[in-house]
Amino acid sequence: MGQHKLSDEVSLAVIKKACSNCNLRELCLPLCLSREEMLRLDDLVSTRRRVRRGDHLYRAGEEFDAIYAIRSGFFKTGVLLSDGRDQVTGFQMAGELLGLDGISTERHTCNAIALEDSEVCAIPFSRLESLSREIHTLQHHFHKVMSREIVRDHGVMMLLGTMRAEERLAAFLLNLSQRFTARGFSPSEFYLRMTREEIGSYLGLKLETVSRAFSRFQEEGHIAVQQKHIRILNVAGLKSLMHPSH
Amino acid sequence: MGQHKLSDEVSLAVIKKACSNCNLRELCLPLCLSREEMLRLDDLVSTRRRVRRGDHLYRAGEEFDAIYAIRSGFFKTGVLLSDGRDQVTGFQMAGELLGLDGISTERHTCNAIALEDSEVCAIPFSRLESLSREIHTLQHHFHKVMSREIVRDHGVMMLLGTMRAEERLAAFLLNLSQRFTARGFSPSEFYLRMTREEIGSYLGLKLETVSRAFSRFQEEGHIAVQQKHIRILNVAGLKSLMHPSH
DNA sequence: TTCAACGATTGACTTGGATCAATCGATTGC
DNA sequence: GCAATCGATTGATCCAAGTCAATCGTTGAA
Repeated sequence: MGQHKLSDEVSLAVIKKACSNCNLRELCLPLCLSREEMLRLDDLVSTRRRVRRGDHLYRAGEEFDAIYAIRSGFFKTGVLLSDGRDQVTGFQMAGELLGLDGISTERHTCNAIALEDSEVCAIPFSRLESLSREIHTLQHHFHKVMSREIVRDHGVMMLLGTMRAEERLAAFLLNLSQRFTARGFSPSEFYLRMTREEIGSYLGLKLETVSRAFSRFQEEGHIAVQQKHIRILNVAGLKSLMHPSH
Repeated sequence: MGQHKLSDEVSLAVIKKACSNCNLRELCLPLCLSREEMLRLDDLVSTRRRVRRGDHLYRAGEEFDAIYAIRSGFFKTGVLLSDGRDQVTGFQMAGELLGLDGISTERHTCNAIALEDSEVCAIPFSRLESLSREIHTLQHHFHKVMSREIVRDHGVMMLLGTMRAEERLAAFLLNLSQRFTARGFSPSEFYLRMTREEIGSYLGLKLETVSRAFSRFQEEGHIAVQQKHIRILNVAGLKSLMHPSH
């Protein structure tokens, strides 16, 4: 009886670990896979890793052998220039993939740091390649994910190249809101996991400029800010800030 | 005899078209493939397309079904916002791939315009996926190419996010020089195919700023500029401009 | 509970690059 | 060959965001 109970617990743990049982499967790599295909993916995604707030998931220059799916938590990726300048290249949340940049040189080209205690699924890349040679749907979906990353980066280039400070921050907040929504969280109320400085680095602004823009948005009634807690009061207002007529 | 001659000419034309005979194969998709594998790629890359200077290879919103390898010529890609702002997202030269951004949504997300009379090889994407299910090397190399695009975009984000005007232009010139070198052209002397405005859009600057930076570089003896003709006189000098001590 | 460290806010001032404008030089179409 | 058009250069001025600095609020460790 005790034996039975133990084995129940073990299989429960296994089930909990599997992609096929993950509540992020509609956002993550398993998207569009059949039940049977997903079970094969489960084998691949065997190792979980916990990353504490502030710790690196990987560092630029380290050998690349796996990509990571975020199961819970929040990350930032960034590159550091020799002269000390650094640039946050992205913020990633549950259901998103990390490490795609490492494929090109077989070394990670950026740092990935957890902004809160997080858990990731490691996906050994060579095994992902083998499996996607067998499962068309997985192959195609993986290509789409990589391509989406390129499109996302073009969006950031657009933002950095053509937008002014307040437009950038409005775009940033709307993007976060939309991603939280897709994960079943409130579109209008959330905690920022990153500092003003990190937001500024991502948006190509100084932290003071970010802070002033937040204050301005608040004065104008578009949002309510209290430190890292954000409430969006007027989505349309924020959207209009992105396309100023002046 | 006449018959024989004709058939010779036809097969010559076929050979000329093939990847296996393309002098860009060391830069392009066929990289690392065996002789036999390359012959299979030849079947795939059947259609060539000429694109005249100023013409679109594809437009944002069009259906995506193929990626393009540039055989000769020069392209720019860019996105256009509803309010008229547009952003050049890249310049592509012979041996580079175009259209990877379209995979994600099955529609092209940017415009690709030839900056000089060009020729491209169309690679039907679904057939590339089938073939790369069979040829590991092709699959892996294609993943590397996509990943390299992501890394490149992160470099541009770094540039737009942290560099000042003259650093951006210096980085741009050094990048062009390096890519021309890889193609067997002079590292120190080349013609720009794009206008000051297009350079400015790519670098997040106004055309006047680009022009002034060129003039400054010339005054300081780093380069010689005459319209679109550039000679780099002092590579080390340009590099030092990228990491100013101040 | 207190203090130290860190992040955020706000103010005063400076500046790099944008904007507006005039001119010049090169293509290109007639 | 000549005007017309387009791209590049240069100058004068302006402003958005950066810089420097002081203060405040939170958080977390002793």
